[in-house]
Amino acid sequence: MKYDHQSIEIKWQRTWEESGAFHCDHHSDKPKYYVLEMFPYPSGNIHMGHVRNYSIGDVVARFKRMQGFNVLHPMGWDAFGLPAENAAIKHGTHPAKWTFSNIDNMRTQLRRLGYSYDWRRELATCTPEYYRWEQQFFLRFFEKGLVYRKQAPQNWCPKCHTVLANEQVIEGLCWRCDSAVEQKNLTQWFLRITDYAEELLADLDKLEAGWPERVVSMQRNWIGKSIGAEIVFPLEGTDGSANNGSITVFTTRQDTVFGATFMSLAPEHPLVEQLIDGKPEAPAVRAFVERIRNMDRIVRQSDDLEKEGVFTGAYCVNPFTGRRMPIWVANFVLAEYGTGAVMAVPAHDQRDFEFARKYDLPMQVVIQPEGDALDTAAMQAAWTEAGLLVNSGEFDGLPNEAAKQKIADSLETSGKGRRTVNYRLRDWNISRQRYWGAPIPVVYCDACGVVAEKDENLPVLLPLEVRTHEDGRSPLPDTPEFAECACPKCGGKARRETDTMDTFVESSWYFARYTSASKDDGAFDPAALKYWMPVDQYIGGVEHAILHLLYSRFFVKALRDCGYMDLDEPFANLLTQGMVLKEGAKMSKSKGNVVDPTEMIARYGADTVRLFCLFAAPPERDFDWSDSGIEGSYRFIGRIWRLAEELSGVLMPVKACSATAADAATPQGKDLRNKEHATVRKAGADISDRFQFNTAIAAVMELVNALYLAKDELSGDEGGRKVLSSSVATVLTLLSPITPHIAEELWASIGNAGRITDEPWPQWSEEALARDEETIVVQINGKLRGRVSVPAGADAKAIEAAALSEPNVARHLEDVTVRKVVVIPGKLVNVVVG
RNA sequence: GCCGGGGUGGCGGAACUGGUAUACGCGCUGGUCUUAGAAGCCAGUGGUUCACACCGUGCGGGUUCAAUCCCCGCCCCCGGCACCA
Repeated sequence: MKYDHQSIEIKWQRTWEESGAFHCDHHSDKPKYYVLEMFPYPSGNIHMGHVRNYSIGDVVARFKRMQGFNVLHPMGWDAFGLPAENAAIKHGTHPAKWTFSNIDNMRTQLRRLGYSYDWRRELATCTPEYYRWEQQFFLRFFEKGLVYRKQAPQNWCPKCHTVLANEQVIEGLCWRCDSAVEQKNLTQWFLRITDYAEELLADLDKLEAGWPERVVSMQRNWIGKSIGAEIVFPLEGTDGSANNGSITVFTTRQDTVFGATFMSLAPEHPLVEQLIDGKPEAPAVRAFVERIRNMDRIVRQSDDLEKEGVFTGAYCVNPFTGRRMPIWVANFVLAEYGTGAVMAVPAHDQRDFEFARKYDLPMQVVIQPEGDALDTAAMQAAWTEAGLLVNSGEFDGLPNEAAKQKIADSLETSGKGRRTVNYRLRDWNISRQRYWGAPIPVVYCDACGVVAEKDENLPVLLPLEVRTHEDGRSPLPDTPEFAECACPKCGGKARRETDTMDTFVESSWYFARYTSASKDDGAFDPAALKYWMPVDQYIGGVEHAILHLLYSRFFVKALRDCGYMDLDEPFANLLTQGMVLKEGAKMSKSKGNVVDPTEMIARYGADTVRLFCLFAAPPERDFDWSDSGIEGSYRFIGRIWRLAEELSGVLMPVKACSATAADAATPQGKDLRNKEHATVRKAGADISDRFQFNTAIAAVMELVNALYLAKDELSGDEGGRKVLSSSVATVLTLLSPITPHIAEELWASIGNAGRITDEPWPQWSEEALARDEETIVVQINGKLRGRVSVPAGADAKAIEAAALSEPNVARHLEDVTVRKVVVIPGKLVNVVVG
């Protein structure tokens, strides 16, 4: 019979569906295992990246089920977001309609791949049943001060017509559309992720065991912790007295404070205007500040921008040396980092060094490398390495690391400053000036000000009847039925917040909602949440290393502190899969190198597509789609099909690894059974320990090759047939998580009663792996010269004797002196000659 | 500059704890089957060489009986962070 993948696959998909084969709940005696793949944005069609991601997840889910775990494996839709609005504008449809029709289409495509989801838990984040809980979280955050309003310059994407969080700006460009991001001053809602900076950083240590190192390191970089001190520099008054306010700086190098010879302020520093007031320098400073502020953000932040500054005419005083320090405004000082002011230590900081050379500012060496003497006149660059303190009063002679502590102590006892920690991480701006998102449950009342909605008024429904704007502007402010409302506090006339939430908010908690997706009187069922969380294995693209994965970690901690869950981290283990490329490049419509999964499934079937995605490369690595490669996978499936067909009169309905030593009486039978058990061992280890599906599949291919070579010899007698049947059963069982449809079909055609999906993972046995003879490699001076076969477990002496008498070895040993013989039983002999 | 990952046949990739380098697949070559082809099945396939043998895991050293693997010094590629004080 011909291998008709289409009808076979649809048949089994229907069978699994109708019997609820992959339904699960939290009332179970089995150990739980929660495997999750990052849910897709419903763009309309699945692409190969999804297929790879979800195929990896499905193997893990099915494998763990076979190993006896109670597996939660859900799927849903990250359904709010810009493309829906853009498509709606373009095609004159409604974002909701567009989204739900895409979801229907993609759900069909995923079902056609045979993934073992519990579809009862499916969720779409754009439904009120989902986002109402998000609005509830917002209210709890509001009560706790975890969400607040702030006016500040924000990242504005002119094309998307909305602001972006810092994490969503990649090298100055919008993460979504690559437009250059502009700065815009707006009042926005922020989540206090910085309150959790330390915990987010510290808990990365716990994740090191289960997360890829590079993701952990990317998050560490992003959080960007710097340990240092704040130091207060008093301003010098017009009369020279130090009583006219002060400038606070942040530094990690308080050990160099005696070398601070001038002060650098960011152009945006709030003190600038006060310092120059009435001074002759004022016009020049104002012109400089204006020029810098108007610079393009990307140009301004580029590393080869020349250091420039202007003197303010004002001075402050070094609190340790009493030195009078001119205050400059400098283009390289960032207003948004630290305090926006830098104590300049030109002798020990490269930027300050260049700045001082350019403007002829004084330098003072305060750290001397051991056995050397720095001379400011001769220095070509700042000395930024370790050394001993000089010109630093009571701290002279201390190694600079020790001096950091001593000076920090001194700051604190003298009140000149304090130890402090600075983070690069900024609070998360969650306001978006777009329509297709979750409404922020807040109103603005003339009488009461900013008022949070009441719990009982949730959900604040996103109105579906709106008139969209051609330019992408949100229609919500122009929708009176939505924007005009009653104040929850005084009942008076009020205006609703018309910004919606960043869609990364929805994806920050969906994994927890799956544990009780249909619950309608609360966000989570506590028992289900406690049972299933955390996610044991999370799988997705590395492009979310910071964005989604950092937000989700923060959200879990915030929800924990609001009493929703008792959990510190959402994802115990993370697998970041590589991209699917074509001709070395990312697939894209503009390049015309897109491989359509639907087409591939139509031609080869879901099993072949799944198999190839897993076989082509280990999951972490990028892989290049190859047309001849998928042909190879299709050929392998055909090879199994033909094997079963050819042996149809021979094979018996038996379980994997069921042939006994007595069945395998002949040398061929013994070898095959041995190979069978070795394959089970290797495939199991490759999948469970390392997610190396490619080598697991390679091992099964070897077993199939061995079956082809042994089948004619073995089909002659009862024992041989039993060995063949057992090995075929093993092939099908091991492949069932990878190519489940053909595995089910052949399993049934051999006459087995149940489904292979419900089979346990086979057990290999030591006895079957044991060999009578083993091959020992013989080397002379580390070079391979021959092999000998010895009885299994032979002792070193016997192995050595056999090795030395091997003809080729013996030939090489003529006329040389044997100095030493290294024998590794079971492996090799190395004869050292000289 | 700092942090992380990587460099193995014509190609994708194996090699577990230092012990047969190149498993498995692709491609290629030959055989078989066929009137012929396709498909299938079988065999071969790192380089030099008739062979013996020699060379071979980015480069140069080192440790070891033995190094793709460990150590030292470099080169190149990919990703992240970066005038961050």
